[in-house]
Amino acid sequence: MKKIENREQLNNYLKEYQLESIFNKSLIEHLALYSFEQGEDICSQGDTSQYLYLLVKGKIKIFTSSSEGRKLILSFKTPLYLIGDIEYVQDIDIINTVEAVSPVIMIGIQYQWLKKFGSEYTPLLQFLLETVTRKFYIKSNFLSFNLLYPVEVRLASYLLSISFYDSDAHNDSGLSINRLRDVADLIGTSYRHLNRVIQQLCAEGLIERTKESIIVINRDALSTLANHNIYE
Amino acid sequence: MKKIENREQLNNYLKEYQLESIFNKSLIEHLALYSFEQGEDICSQGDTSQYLYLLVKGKIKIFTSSSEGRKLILSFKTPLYLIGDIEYVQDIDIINTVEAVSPVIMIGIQYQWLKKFGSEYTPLLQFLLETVTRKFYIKSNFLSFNLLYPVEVRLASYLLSISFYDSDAHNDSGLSINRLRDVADLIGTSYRHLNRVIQQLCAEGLIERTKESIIVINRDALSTLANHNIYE
DNA sequence: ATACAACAGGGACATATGTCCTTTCCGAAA
DNA sequence: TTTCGGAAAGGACATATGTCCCTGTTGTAT
Repeated sequence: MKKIENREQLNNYLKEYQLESIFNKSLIEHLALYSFEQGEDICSQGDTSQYLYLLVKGKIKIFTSSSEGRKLILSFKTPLYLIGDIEYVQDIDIINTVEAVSPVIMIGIQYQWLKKFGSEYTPLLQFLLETVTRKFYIKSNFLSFNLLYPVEVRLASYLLSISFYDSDAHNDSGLSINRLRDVADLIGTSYRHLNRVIQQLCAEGLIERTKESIIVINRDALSTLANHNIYE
Repeated sequence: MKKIENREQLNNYLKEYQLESIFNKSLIEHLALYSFEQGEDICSQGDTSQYLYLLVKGKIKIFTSSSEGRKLILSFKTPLYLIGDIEYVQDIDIINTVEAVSPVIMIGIQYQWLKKFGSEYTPLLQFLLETVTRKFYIKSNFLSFNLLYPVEVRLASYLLSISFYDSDAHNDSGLSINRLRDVADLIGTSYRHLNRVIQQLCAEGLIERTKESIIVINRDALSTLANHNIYE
């Protein structure tokens, strides 16, 4: 991580994401920009947490690992995204590892300044409350969905979600399709089994596999299989 | 659900749980007590949400159901516990079903009063933020744990958690052991498979099964099997 | 052109788990 | 005491999934 000494750039991000009203003057003075290289960890599970971060540029991957090395990707995120909120309020160690998937820029502020200047500042409290409740809702749906449905349904849902995005902004979706190991970690299965299910969906004519991508052929059937659920 | 017209009883609960400072005068005027019978639904998944509730007496069960009728129990809760917070802030329908496991008493307030008198009241915002972040942390750990570990590990963890409690307050734990169907729903497996795993743990000498309970024999081995994780 | 390493996909086998149905036991009612 | 219904447990079978390892392909270096 590298601190960016560029107050103007920081102010531009505050303006771009309309964050000026969330932080009061005393807080804004302690905001700073930080950059992370692709592949770098922003936070590591189990470490002491000290910063509240706001992702303002790039893409990150959030995941958790079990003591057996089993890895569960919780999500990929792009701006605007808040990191360290739960840890700040609960005063606990970092819950999940956050890794930069591309070069990343964050606005960061140390917890001590939040405690000093922010704990009774209504706009910040409202912003945190709104953000945390939305994350709660999305994450609990994601994890419940993974628990309640077989891999076939989860994969269908995932494929729908990325092809839905791809019709808008080409390949700026949650995950490039040719990193199937990440897809396996995201939907909570082994790489081997993911390939089985992909093969089966190809055999059923719902999707087609090319060298570097998977094409949705029968969107309606896939949607039915996915129970009309879409990964967010 | 039945409204309890007893202002003194309400004030007693506010005092008992030190809630008077969380709600301002205008909010307290709109608080009310409600009672629910055992087995009654307090909220139903998918319904419109209108009330923020605080559980002040009894025990509840929170669960979600899939469209195939698969049921996942998220937790059992006793006082003090907040319901409807995510739905209030996000303005969405009820996420999970909440059912009274025993006769239950709740403090309730309609969202309209919260919006009118509470959305800028710092103590309430702080209380909501603190509560929501704690729930987020506990629930995401619970669901991740269910996803990352096999049933054997999850059952071991569950048995440790209830026997840990039972050494304190007899049978006031999350679940009475002889409703194994609920245990199956809580740890996310079928009733059949749960019985297999119980049988196997008995054969290995870690637990012993009697007519109405399961006794932990080898607590250390169970703890090792559970990866030193305990269901909260 | 060749060699080697890394990556991707699949075979074989095993285990975990779900589904369906049967048997046994227990409690309540007649 | 007998009967019946419900609940609990397990047998049998099938499917879902994980693990391990092998084969083939591709890209890079010599």
